[in-house]
Amino acid sequence: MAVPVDGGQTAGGSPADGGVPGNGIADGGVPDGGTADGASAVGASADGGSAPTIYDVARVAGVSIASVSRVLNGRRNPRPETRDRVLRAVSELGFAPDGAARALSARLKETVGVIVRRPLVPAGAPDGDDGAFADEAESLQFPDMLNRGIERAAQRRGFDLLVRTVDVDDHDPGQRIVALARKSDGLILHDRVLDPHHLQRLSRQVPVVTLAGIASETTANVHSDNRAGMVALARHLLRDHGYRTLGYLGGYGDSPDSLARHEALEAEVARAGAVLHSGPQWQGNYYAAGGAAVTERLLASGTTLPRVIVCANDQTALGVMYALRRRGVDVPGEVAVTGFDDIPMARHLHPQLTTVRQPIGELGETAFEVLYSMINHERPAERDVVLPARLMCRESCGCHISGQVSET
Amino acid sequence: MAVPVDGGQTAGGSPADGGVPGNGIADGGVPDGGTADGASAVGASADGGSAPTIYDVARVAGVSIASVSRVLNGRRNPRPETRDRVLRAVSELGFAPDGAARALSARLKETVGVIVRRPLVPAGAPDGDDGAFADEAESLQFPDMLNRGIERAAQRRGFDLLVRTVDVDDHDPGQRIVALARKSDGLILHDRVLDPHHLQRLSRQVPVVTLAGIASETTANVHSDNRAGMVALARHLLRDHGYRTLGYLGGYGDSPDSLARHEALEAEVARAGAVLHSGPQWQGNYYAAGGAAVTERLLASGTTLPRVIVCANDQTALGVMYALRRRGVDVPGEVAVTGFDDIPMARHLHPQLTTVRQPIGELGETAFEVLYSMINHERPAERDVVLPARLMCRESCGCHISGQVSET
DNA sequence: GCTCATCTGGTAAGCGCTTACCGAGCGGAG
DNA sequence: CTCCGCTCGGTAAGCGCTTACCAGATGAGC
Repeated sequence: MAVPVDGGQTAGGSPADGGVPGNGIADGGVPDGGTADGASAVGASADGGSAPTIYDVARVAGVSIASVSRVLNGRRNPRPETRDRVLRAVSELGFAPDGAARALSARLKETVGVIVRRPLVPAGAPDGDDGAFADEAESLQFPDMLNRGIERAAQRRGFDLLVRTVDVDDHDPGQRIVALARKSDGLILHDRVLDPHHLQRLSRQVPVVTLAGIASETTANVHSDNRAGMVALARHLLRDHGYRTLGYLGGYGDSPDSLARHEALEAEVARAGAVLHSGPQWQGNYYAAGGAAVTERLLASGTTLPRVIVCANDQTALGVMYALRRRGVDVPGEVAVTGFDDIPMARHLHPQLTTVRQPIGELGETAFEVLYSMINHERPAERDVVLPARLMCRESCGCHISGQVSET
Repeated sequence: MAVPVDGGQTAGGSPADGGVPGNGIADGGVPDGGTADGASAVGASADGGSAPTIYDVARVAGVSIASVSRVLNGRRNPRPETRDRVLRAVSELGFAPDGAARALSARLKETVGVIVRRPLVPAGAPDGDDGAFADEAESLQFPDMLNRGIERAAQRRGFDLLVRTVDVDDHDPGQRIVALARKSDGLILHDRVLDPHHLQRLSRQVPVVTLAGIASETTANVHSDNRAGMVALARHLLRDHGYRTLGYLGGYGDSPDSLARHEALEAEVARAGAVLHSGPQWQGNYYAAGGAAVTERLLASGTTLPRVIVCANDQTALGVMYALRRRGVDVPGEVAVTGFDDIPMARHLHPQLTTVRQPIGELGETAFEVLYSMINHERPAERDVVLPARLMCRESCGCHISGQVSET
C-alpha cells in the first residue's frame, strides 16, 4: 500500500504536494542542479501511494509539463534530448495520464457508452421449468457478441466500452442513460432501450446509434437485413419442405426486428397460400424461458401446433425445442423449429438449429464506426445501415444434412 | 461580456444540431430574462448544440454554480426555494453533470476497469473441425457472466464497467492495462491477465482485484473453492461410479484454477489407487476448440482413452464431447466426461453435463465489493476470498437421473 | 555582425465540476 | 437594542491535463 518512502514527498496527502501545480513558480524541482543523472535518483521519490501526475514527470525530467504533454501526444517536434528525458521519466515513474483530466481538457473521453436492456436480477424461470433457463438473462450470447464487436472496433480507435444494463422493468431509464452519456462520447443502444421521444431528446445532447432500432434525423441505426433473411427462410420452409401451416413466435411486440421478421414471413406465407399462426398467444420475449412458456401454453390449451414454428430469435427457439422435447414432440419430425441470429449455441443443439445468420460482430463494429464518425462531426454516409443476413440450413427445419443454403 | 443566453448555436458544433428543427431544449421555455442574473458566470460560453453545463443551470435558475452543485449532491441543506429553482432548471435543460469534470474534481470516477484476456480476432477453429467452434472466444459464457455479476454489484454503488480485452498474444499488455487503470478507480482482472511482477507494480498505483488469480500483499483475489469442488466430483466418479482410469484435460498451464483442480483430482485419484492420465498431451486451453483438438489428437494417436475425462472447465468439456461424438464414441457409455463452472449451456448439452457449479455471478459481485472497499481505503477483511462450489451431477458422468448431489 | 524566419520550451488559461471559506441575514438571548 | 451563533449562498481555488501564445535561441542570408 502507501509506503511513505523517502523524505521529500508527502505520501498520503493531496497529490498537489507543495502546491506546485497552482502557482507557476517552480518551487524546487525545475532545472535545479541540472544534474543529468540526478534525475534518475529523484525518480524513485514520486512513488508515493497514488499514481504520479504530469507534474511529477516534469520535475523528474527537468522540463515543463507542456513539454511532457507534447512528447506524450506527439505534438510539434520536441528535441530528441527533451523527448528522451521525458520518456525516461515516464517509464521510471510508470506514468500514465489521468483519464478524467485528459478527457476534460481534450473534450474527448475515448469511451463509448453501451446500454443493454435486460432483467437486472436473475429471475427464476417464470413457469414450470426445472430451472433449465435460470440465469438465462445473464448469459445471452447475442448481446455479448454484439458488445464484443463494438469493443473490437473501439479498440482500434483507442476507445473503451462503458457498459450499463437497464432493467426491463425500469420505466424511466432516462436518468440512468443520460448519466452514462455524460461519462462517454457517444452511446450505442441495444434493442428497445429507449422510446422514440426520449431517444430524440437524448440525441440532441450526444451522438447516439441504435442497434436494431429505427433511424431518425438525429440518430443512426444499424441492423441486419431482416426481410431478406426471413424471406430466404420462409421460402425454404414453404417451397423446399412444403410446409403449409406455420407459427411465428415473436420477440417483444415493440421490437422493430421482430416486427420486420414477422411481416416478411407473413407476406411469403400469404403468397404461398399457406397459413400463419400468430397473435397474442404467440407473443414471446426473445428469451428461451419465454419461448418455452408460450409453447407449454399452446400445448396445454390443446391447440394443434403448426407444422413449423418460426421463432423471432435463436434463444426463443432454444426454449421452444426444450418444451417440445419435454412433451415428447419430435423435432423436426412432428414440428420443425427455426431461429434467427445464429448464435454459436445454435450449432450445438440437437437437432442443430436452422436459422438466419446475422453478422453479429460486424453489426457491433459497424455501430461503433458510425458512432465514431458522428463523434468526429462527420456526416455519416448512411443513417440506416443494413448488413446482410443469410439462411443457415441445418437440421431443425427437417433437413438432414447440415450445411449452408443460400437462397434468393 | 454578456453571455448570449441561449442563442449561441454554432452550426458546426454538434452532430446533432445540424439540421435539427427546434434546436434548443435550452431556448424553449426558459424565461431567462426574469431573473437578475447578468453574466453570472464567466465560463459559460456554451456551444449551442452540446450538453448544458452547470453554468447554464445556474444562470437559468438564477443562483450560483455552487448552489446547483449542492442541490444536486445533497450537501448542506439548501433552502426549499433554491432547491426548487435548481431542480426546475435542471429538468428544463436536461442537465446531467459531465463525468470527466466530476471525476477530476471529486477524485472519483465511479468506474471499474475490467480486463479479460482472449483472442481479439475471431480465430477459426485451429483443427479439422467444421467450424463448430467458430466465434467461440466471442461468446464465452463464463467471463460474460462474471462481468454481469461485477456490473450488478457496481450498479448498486453507482459504478459502471469499463471493459477491455487484451489479446492472448499480447506479451506486454502493461501499457494498455495501466491506461485503463487511469480511466477508472480500480481494476478487476480476469484469469491470467498479468504476471505477478507487473501485477505488483500496477497495484501500487491502483486497487486491483484478481479473479482466479493469486492474492498478494497489494492485491486481493476472489475465486471459488476449486479443491472442495473437485474433491466432490472425484469421489463421485471414483466411488459412486467406480471408474479406475481418469484423464485430466487442463486449462492453461499457468492458470491457478486449473492447477488447483488438477492437484485436488490427483490426490483423490491416488488415494483411491486409480490411474490419472495427464501431461503435455492433455494440455488444453479452456476452449472447446482446444478440448476437441486434444481429444482428436488422443484418438488419432491410438491411445486408449481413460474411462472418464475430467475437464478443466465446461467449455473444454463441450469440445471433448463434440469430438467424441464425431468419432462415434458414446458418452457416457464408453467415456464419461465432466466439466467445471456450470455455465448455462451445460444443461443443454446431450447428455447433460455433470460439472462443478461455481457461483459465477457472486464471484463477480464479490470481486467488486472487495475492490470497492479498497477504493474507499478500507482494509478488506480478506485478501483471498473463497466462495463455495458444488457438484452438479447430471448425465455425462454416467448417472441417468438429473439432479444435484452434494458430497462431502 | 546583424536581421529575420524558424524552432523549441515555458507560461498560463481554461475544460466543468466540488468544496473550503467567507460573509450576509436572521432569530433568540441577554 | 445589541450581540452571538447559525444557516445558507457566493466566491474562488483547485482537480490534472492540453494547447494558444509568447519569448529566447539558433542559424541562414545579407
